[in-house]
Amino acid sequence: MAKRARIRDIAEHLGISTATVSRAISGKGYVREELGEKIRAAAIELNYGLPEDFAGKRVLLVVSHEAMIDFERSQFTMYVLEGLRRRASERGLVIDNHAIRSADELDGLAELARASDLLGILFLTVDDSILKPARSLECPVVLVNTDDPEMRLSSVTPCNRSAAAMAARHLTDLGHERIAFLTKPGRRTIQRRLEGVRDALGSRQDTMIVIEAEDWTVQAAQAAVAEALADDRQFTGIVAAGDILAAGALIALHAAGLRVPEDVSVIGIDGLPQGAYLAPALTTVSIPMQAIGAYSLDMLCNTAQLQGTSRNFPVSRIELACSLTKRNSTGLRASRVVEPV
Amino acid sequence: MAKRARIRDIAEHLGISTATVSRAISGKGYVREELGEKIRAAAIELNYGLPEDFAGKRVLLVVSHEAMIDFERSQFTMYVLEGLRRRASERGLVIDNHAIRSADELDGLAELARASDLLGILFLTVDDSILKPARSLECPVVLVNTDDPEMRLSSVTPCNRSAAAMAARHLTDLGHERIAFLTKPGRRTIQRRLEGVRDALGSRQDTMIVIEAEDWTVQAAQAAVAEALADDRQFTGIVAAGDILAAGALIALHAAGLRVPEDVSVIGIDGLPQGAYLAPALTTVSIPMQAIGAYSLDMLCNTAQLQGTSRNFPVSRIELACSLTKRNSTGLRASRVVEPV
DNA sequence: CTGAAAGCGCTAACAC
DNA sequence: GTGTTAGCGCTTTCAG
Repeated sequence: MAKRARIRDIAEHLGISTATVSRAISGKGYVREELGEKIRAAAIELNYGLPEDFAGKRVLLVVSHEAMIDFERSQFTMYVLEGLRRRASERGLVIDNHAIRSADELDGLAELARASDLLGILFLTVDDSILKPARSLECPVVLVNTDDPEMRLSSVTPCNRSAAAMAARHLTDLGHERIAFLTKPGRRTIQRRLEGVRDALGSRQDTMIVIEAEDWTVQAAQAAVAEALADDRQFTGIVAAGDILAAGALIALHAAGLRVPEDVSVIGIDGLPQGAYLAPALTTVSIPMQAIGAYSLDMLCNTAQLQGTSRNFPVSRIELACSLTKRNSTGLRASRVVEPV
Repeated sequence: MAKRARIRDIAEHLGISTATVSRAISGKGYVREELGEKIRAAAIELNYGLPEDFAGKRVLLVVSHEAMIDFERSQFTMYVLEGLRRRASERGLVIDNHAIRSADELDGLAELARASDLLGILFLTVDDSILKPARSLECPVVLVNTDDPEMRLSSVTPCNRSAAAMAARHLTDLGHERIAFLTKPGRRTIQRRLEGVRDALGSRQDTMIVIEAEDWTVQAAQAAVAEALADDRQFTGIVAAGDILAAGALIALHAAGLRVPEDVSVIGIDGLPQGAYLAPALTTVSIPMQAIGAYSLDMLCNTAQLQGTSRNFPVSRIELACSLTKRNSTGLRASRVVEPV
């Protein structure tokens, strides 16, 4: 493990004095703007100024077996992992992977949790059955992309509810009044997205229809939307609970001879990069996936740092904001006039 | 403003060397256990080792006029303030109070926000009308005890939803099946508590009844519960959306000749200290009020620290866990047999 | 285990 | 603006 970067390393790297670097980074005192930029860039590149060092400590990353083998469903997970890994390498932490098939397999964890070089355990996108065993672990624990409804474990998640609200509001701002929520019910995460759509629709939510796919796949979503169209259900905009479902919706609409966005607008949630290559390019609400990974490590470190201290780090839940990625699948409600039923 | 405590101050204070203090605090190297304790105690007492210092900077605390003048409604707010003030003094920050009556009065704030000695602005328990002007402020902003549904402003709140779920689950664990949620609809906070009760009740939520008080006062709650009893609405447990409402429920039940907890159990949410002096002492879900105040200052500092830096602090929402304070107003469902309607 | 002293990383003061 | 240098606060080393 390379030593942590010092202010002097940056100075030598750029052939300038440490004082200048100090000024540039702290923002106090005069530094030429251009030089300051260069210094800050180098500081980031060299991983300067990271918090407490836990270098060499291990972090156990528990993922459900299911989340790893099913690539289509797990792309989201992969991006979270990417952010997690990057932050881990910045902090000099070692990530130990540990895939589990079911809650039973957690038994061995209690022992591992006591290892002295273990910083803590991260549970990534696991389901509720592991909450109970996880709560009784003796080391710091953080849930990533799930939360504990009883708030006995800390967690880092996107703000699913406001992400979905943002998606729905985008459509209503474009004049859409009859909105379909395309989903595959299941995890709490998805339930929160439904709540978000309801929040945004407010009093108009009785005009909302819910289209349920059989599975979290493009094919299932396509089938569900095709069926909704065949049943002549009325909507001019679709909020899909995930980009993958949105992709299915695009296909079904195209097959039915409907144009996107002229006839129907479609917006996804997740912000997977391939959305940009769909036809039309998918408007979506992007979740800061790498940031979620990075933050969960930070939270684990904070918890570990205060553990044993008089003031413990309280159990807390942190939700990160999402942002609208406007592409071409949404537009003003216009052509496809919908009659009230 | 006294200078921040240094390791040397602690050493002199105890008449020992700085090296020993260093070892005791970092936990590396040998220090006599007893001496180590003494050193750590002194460190806390002298406020040693607080994060970055913003000593002397001002924090603008905006509270709604309403929240300050109505003592009964604002006790909660006062405790949050207490935690806020304590942390501010630890960090050497100056809190400037600024009461507003309505969103219009925010106009002047834009100017104040640019003052160079201003660290940022905290909005405490304000209502949604101020969100819009607050979002366009140029300085770091954190909402305390409210959140931004659009997630454009960071916030620190209790986890109202899981707090309410915890309250309801406490009753169901005691065998209660017909539960009344006593509330005064209004702020989003309270809506979340309703959702929490629903979460906990799950499939049984159709047996839940909602009792709405006219106002967030003991009297209004008392009247509402009295009316529910007169209407012969069936319940053996009451989850009150706030301790103040719970106090009203206790009075109404007593007046109707019902015993608590033998006939009806009552649980509050908030954890106001006077709950202990009600008859019977109120079981409640305690919200870490001081911690909320302290954390919001921390979040403001984090945001301020990274502002202007290449990596901005992302907009995030932090929710703190609540805990059950078991007193005497809840018990096993027993005496008061309720027939299905 | 503890203290003295050397060393490290950063900032502040000052010169140009 | 930038480098030199002094100085501060903390940790590490080493002797006892």
